[in-house]
Amino acid sequence: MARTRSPVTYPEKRARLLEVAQRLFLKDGYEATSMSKLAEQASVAPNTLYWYFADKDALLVEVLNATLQRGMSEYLAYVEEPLEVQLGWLARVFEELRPLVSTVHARAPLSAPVSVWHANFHAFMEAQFVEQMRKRGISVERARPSARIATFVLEGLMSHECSAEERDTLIRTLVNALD
Amino acid sequence: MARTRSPVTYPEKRARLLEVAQRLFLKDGYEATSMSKLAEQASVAPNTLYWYFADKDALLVEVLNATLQRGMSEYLAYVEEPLEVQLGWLARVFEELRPLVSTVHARAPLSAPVSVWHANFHAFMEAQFVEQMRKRGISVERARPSARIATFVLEGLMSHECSAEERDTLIRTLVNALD
DNA sequence: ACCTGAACACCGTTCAAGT
DNA sequence: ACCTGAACACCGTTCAAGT
Repeated sequence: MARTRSPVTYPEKRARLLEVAQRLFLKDGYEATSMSKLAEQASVAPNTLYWYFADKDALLVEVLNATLQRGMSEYLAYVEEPLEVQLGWLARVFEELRPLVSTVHARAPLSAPVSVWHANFHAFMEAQFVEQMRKRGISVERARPSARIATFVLEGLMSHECSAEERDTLIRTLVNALD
Repeated sequence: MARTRSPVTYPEKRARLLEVAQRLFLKDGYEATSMSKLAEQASVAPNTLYWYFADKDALLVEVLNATLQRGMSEYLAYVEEPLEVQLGWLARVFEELRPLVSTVHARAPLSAPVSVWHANFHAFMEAQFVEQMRKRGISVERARPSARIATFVLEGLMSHECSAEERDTLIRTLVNALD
């Protein structure tokens, strides 16, 4: 049977399933979104998902990548702004990732792909901060611990409920303290 | 039947079950420890646990409280030490809580008791730091954001693998930055 | 190649029944 | 009062069977 003539191609359907997963994971959380519920929302049988994705963690990693990439592509426009503006903007962008932060930490020890993604996320964020501080004349050795602190605080902001003013105050304090 | 003559009293058995839970939760993690496995280790039927604890989250909260309380009682001896020593010591104590940090964040939205415990933990930690900074002559308004940053970094240290030197460098940088 | 119904081994929890 | 065997409604995942 000529499956290439199917009204929906494989990558198209895969993308559609990913969209549904992204929506439900970010809205209800990973744990609260069962594969069955996800399948139902996508109008397929639960096991159909396993034709497109290895397992639920693979789905998680793809959702994380898609969201992060979307955020980072916008982030590049802010590279010339002061560190305070950058951090505030990152915190706001990653706000939508909030429901998945604790999930990543919980799943990382149980899933190699999630663990790799998590390590890469930290390395990437720290590298960004180190680069920004280096540009402002701080040596790499002195910048690295500060970059890790900034990443931890960013992660803290991501994983805890926090008003906009609190967030801005925190970031201002952090930036003042670090330079 | 005179149950009070039972060889093991209710609170004794409850404490024993809690010990088993503490051991398994801290060793294997909350998610990896099923109620059945826990029951097996304690040599009772799985549903017996529900006679002593409302549900699995209640067991988690009790384990958290026991571990935290043990840590904090030791902490009081360090109250006169410099902030750097204090923080380092806290980070080392809470190292054993590492496997449960992400669990607390993951369960908090789904369990009111866990959510309350988490809120109390943050409030308590921040109050400690604010008090320490106040003692060192920093106003409360200026201390609060710094205390929150310190708490976030502490939580970051708790939830991520980190060598002892890295941890000490981080804490030194943080303390230098905040005062 | 793509999709499904049925089944598997688990999970936390409940309930009726025992002592 | 304390404990259990059996059952419930779920979960993520697999497999044989369909087209």
